[in-house]
Amino acid sequence: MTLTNALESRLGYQLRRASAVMMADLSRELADMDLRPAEVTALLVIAENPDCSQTEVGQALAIKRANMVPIISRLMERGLVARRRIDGRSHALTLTDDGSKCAKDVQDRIDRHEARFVELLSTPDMETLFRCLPVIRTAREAEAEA
Amino acid sequence: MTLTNALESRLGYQLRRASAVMMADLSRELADMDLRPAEVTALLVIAENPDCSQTEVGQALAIKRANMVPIISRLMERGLVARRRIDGRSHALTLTDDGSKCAKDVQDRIDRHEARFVELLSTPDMETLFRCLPVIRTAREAEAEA
DNA sequence: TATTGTTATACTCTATAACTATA
DNA sequence: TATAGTTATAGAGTATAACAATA
Repeated sequence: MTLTNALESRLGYQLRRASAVMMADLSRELADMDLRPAEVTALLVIAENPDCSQTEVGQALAIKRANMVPIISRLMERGLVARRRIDGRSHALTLTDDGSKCAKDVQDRIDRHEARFVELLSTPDMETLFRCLPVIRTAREAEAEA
Repeated sequence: MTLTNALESRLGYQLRRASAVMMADLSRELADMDLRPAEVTALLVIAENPDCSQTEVGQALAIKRANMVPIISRLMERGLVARRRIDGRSHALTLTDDGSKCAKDVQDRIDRHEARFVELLSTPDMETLFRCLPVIRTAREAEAEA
């Protein structure tokens, strides 16, 4: 027997379920790279913003300073990210050559992943989503390390 | 300095960020009840579907059988849910009187929580969201215990 | 004093495999 | 054989508090 679920008419619930489906699909797309979603997002932000700091990456992605530490450590261990001291308390992050190659690979994978979902939606629907979702985000400034 | 982040134009990323904001808001709304989001969603599904089984609740919410165990245990310890054997291997779940009161309280809290976000969106935008989000979910049947 | 990075730690949700006792 | 519930365990992300070094 299939149950009723009034939560289906709730925005937060629908967002969570849809987000979970896309995250699971992304994880599968990245599986053989041995990189987690949080790590690839950091990698891409560093690719776009050479010489940024760890805290800045965290602010861009709503990841707290403390939680950035293992992410950047892992990217450095993997030889994808390098850093040099800036002023004794902060670092400038850049991609290594391997990191740049990896970032391109990641972009291709994300393109494929996104396409699987975006192709199901019309252009006006996509416009609505990209207008509404940021509104939800800024509604409550409850995001990490705001 | 503020960084650029091309992920902002990705559907999966926007869904994740928006979902995280709403989840954080819901957690705050529930904080003094000492119930987690996963527990209240199970509570509500049981309220709607008296005598359902644990596995059915999991299927409705995309929570795996194994992960339902601590959720139901906790709701029973709290005296909110009762169960009786059906056929030796399955149980029928119902709310206790306390559970019904709690479910009503939870509904009110979710109403307030949802209202904070929904009031920022127009009716046609909401219609679009409730049409598109289920499409995303069904795109890949990657959901738990499918 | 405020900031950057860090450590330690706990919590929440999710995932898999394997077991039991039933049916 | 298949199903309902369970156990154990690991992984991923997130949260807080506190610290050192530096600005």
